[in-house]
Amino acid sequence: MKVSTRGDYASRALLSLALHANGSVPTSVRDIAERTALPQPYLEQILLALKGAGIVRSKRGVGGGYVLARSPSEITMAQIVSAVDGPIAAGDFGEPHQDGACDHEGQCALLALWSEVGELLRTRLSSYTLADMVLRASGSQISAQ
Amino acid sequence: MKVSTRGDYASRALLSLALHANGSVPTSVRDIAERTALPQPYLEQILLALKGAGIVRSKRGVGGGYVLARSPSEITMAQIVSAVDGPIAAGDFGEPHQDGACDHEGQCALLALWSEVGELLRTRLSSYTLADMVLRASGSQISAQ
DNA sequence: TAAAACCTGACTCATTTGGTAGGCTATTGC
DNA sequence: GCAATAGCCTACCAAATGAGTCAGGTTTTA
Repeated sequence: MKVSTRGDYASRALLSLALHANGSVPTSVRDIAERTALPQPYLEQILLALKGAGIVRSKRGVGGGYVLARSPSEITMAQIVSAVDGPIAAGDFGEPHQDGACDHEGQCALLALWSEVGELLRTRLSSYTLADMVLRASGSQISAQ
Repeated sequence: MKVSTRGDYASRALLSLALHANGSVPTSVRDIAERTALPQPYLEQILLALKGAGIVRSKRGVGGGYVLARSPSEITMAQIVSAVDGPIAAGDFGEPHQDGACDHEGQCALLALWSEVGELLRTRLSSYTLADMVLRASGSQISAQ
């Protein structure tokens, strides 16, 4: 699957939004970039992708910015990563062909393995929500919205 | 980590060696390429990397070729993949800094997550050996050449 | 001694990654 | 209604990676 910087940056940005959650008052890209020390124009693209995936909502104009579209406990790390880095998988060979034979020896067994590993990744990343990360990040303090 | 074609090809080649194990009679690259339908010159590089990692041994000259360096039950999928695709990790940001604080909010928590996921991958891929794959491969279908 | 096999390194060609630049459009405060 | 703010969109770019190919060694051994 390979989490690229996009996946990491997206997580950092959303985590920042969750940490400073303030009702439905949007946070500007500039503020997020400042708090996370990420390059602003790049972050803009990433937030756009997150918006496309329905993870975040935006408001334009003065006083605009981004807000989480759902509560942090309803946003999984898997959703974040796959929104910006594409589907979570171990590699991108096709699916194991079930119907009968493989083209070549052992191929099917390996495809099944890669597929299984991808599933494992997906499951694990789905088991963590943004809320969990907020807890981890702030240690003991709970900053719910 | 992203298993590239190299990881898949390396596995296919070694699986082929394991399936046609014949004492210590080496198999030539050409034969392996033929059986697995992989591009021969590319496969040559991959086998070289596997040799460098000590997974395979080679014999030169007429009648030369490659042999597994150990029994299939002592070769894990993690060893194969990391030999040709580099260390198994979820992404390549640094290690989580333990000693006190992160540079920016939440960063540490995320680094810890990526690291944990990488560990999960490594563990799972280490739990399968070539011998397991041989079983899987010959269990599901006829291994014709 | 020459064929079979391994080894080395450079080269290509396409795609992805990690950005930057710049203009457009919607919203709001005055 | 005008300008400032702030998101939106398109393009571009350089470097790295991925997936191979190719040419030319060197070593071994029948």
